[in-house]
Amino acid sequence: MGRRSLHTAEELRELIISASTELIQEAGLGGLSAREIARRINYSPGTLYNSFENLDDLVLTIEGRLLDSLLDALSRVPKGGDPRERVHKIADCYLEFASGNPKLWNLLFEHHIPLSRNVPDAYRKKFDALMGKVEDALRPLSKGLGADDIKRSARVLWAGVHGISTLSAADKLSIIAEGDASVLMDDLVRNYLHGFEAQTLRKVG
Amino acid sequence: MGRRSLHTAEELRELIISASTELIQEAGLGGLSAREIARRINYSPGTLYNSFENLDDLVLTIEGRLLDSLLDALSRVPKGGDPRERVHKIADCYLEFASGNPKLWNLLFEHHIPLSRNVPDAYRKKFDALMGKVEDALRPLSKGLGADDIKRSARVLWAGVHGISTLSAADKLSIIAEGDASVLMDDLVRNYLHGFEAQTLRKVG
DNA sequence: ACCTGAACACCGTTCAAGT
DNA sequence: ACCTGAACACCGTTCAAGT
Repeated sequence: MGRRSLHTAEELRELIISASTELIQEAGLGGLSAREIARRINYSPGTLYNSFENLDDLVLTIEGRLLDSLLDALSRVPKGGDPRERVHKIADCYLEFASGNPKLWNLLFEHHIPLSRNVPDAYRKKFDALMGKVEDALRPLSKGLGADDIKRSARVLWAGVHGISTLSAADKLSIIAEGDASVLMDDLVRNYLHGFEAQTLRKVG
Repeated sequence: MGRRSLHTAEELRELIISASTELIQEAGLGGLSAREIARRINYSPGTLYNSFENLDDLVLTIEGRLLDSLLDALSRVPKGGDPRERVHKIADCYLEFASGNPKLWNLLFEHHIPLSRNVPDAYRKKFDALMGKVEDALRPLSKGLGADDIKRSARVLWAGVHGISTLSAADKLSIIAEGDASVLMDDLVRNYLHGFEAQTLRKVG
């Protein structure tokens, strides 16, 4: 056997990524296996290790792309208009994204990297960019609050939105009925913003 | 070899559960394996299958106990006093519980049961009981609101609290710095309750 | 009745050998 | 240089055989 060069290194890398993404979409992280990926792309298992360090490395790559496309989706939420409305839109965008690719989205929280390997810097940067979007949406509502307050509120809202979409996707603790997620999301954002804006007034007055 | 009867069926069951719990606390769900459990309790792997249907069944049992002890902890939050304060206390209790047993707590969300097996009814009941605790805490603040409104808000708060503790435990998207969780939790509950109580006034007025 | 240990069908990862 | 396939050390689960 030996070399075949049916694909360039880049092509092979993409081939692996897309086969893996499909596998995850079908059956979650548990459905992913090096041997099954190899089977689907017609290479031997060992070949994967020319393109990626190991499965964790591959999964981190897929997760990075996922964060990129969420950032992309959030960037498409139109600016201007009622600022309150805009925060709602951003929350909805997140929810749509998460529930549109449930298995893939779950990956971000199911997949734990070994303690030895540290989280790539690129990863953290993507995340800061996402958080920045939320902060931008909050800023128009925050007269008198400092950057810290906005940062904190962005994180709280993010966590809340995340909690709702995670729980609605969870197969066990189905606290949240299927269609309910967007109702709960709306309730969270509305009530939280109420307190957020009141906090504004307290600090200013 | 054959029968040994060093332990009764119940003793063996408990032995398996506690060895498994330790394994999970050490290395998470990924650290759990039938063979390793057997090694630790000095039985052969096959023996586990006399006590449990399979590993999923075992894990669900552990998860059930975990929910029981959270319910227990929540029940110990003193009644009476300032109702707002009490909601904060309940949130703190949840956070303490989750961050006190991070690996074990994560289990609830890492572990997906196969689609074939449906969630045991007991499981759902435990969860309703937990949610009831939150509803009880909200009720004193909810004059004029219906049972539906309280239910919804309990779920939203739960999801928010859950989101914060999950994200603070996540090894990747470390949006939430180590000690920050309780600050964010406080912010969430305070601002959300502000909107919740305003909603009360809107409906009543 | 209870438990073992071999067996079966899987894993991730490495690496000598082949082209 | 690239790829294979065997090898190693693991899995979960089943089940005939033993006491």
